[in-house]
Amino acid sequence: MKVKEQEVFDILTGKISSTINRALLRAFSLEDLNITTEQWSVLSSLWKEDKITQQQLCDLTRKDKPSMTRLLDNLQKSKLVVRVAHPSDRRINLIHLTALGVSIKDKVMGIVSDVVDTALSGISDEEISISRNVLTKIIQNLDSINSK
Amino acid sequence: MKVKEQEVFDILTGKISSTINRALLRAFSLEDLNITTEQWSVLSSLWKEDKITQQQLCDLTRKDKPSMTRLLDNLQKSKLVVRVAHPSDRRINLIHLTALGVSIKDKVMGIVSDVVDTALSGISDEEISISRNVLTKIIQNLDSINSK
DNA sequence: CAACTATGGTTGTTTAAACAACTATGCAAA
DNA sequence: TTTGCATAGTTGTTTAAACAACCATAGTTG
Repeated sequence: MKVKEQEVFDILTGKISSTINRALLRAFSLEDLNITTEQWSVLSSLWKEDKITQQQLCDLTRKDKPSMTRLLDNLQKSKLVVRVAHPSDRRINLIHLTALGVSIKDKVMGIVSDVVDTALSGISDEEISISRNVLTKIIQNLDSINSK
Repeated sequence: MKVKEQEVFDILTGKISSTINRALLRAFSLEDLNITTEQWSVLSSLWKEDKITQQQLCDLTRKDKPSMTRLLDNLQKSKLVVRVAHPSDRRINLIHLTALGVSIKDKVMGIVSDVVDTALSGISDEEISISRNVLTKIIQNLDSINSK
């Protein structure tokens, strides 16, 4: 492994995501929002499309079923979503945003936007674009292993 | 927030690191290595410099003190490291690799190298270089918030 | 020397990841 | 219709993150 690659990898593995995670968590907390970044990613999917199944949320957020079960347990405790039985297929829960879950959308998105702006400040559109492509490619490359 | 930025952020937040995490965990497991990626990052630091303090390991791996305490608890259970009292400063534990901890180095590094090669296949050196710089910049940008 | 502060580390609590094992429901083929 | 398989979701266990609160030791200052 080249030195360069080692460095990229060090950064990708944990450091970047934990740094972003910390920044977002603190930003939420400062604005008295009691949600985690994981919960935010679920809410974010629901704000785009509401009333979908847990499995769909798993796919959208790349989380496994047990993780989703527990995330939704916590979101339900916080009154942000409810599980609603599917009318005809009794295996399925449809996840509905509550009024509260809908109401915090703008505030949350504003906070995320601010953190992103801070994170990406001083970085050109082209650099961002290249990085996005590289990260997407890495995910594809690794998914071929992970799904074996 | 621009659409582009949203996408980058989606990727950075969790998806990349959990994908890499999964790939590495499985690769270790396939080779009968009972270590996690977090434990690997600690071992990796120790392979570069042995007999350092817990606090130094925190700084090198960007983890907080409680996380390091527990990581070392587990590494010690697995007989990969030992805590050794500092000769003159009784507050300090020096973390020593055991013979076992030293012995798995080459195997582990080989596995990591393979996963990295897979992850980065089809990506040019220049793209990697740009991405590395972008990610480093993001960490710096966010550290200025996080340390406030 | 006593009080204060800084440093190194541990413990408690909550949230979440991975994986395995499980229940319940639906569907399809014999 | 019953057997078998696939799908949807839950539960248990281990590891680890964040943060707050804590203890012990060291160094500094009055």
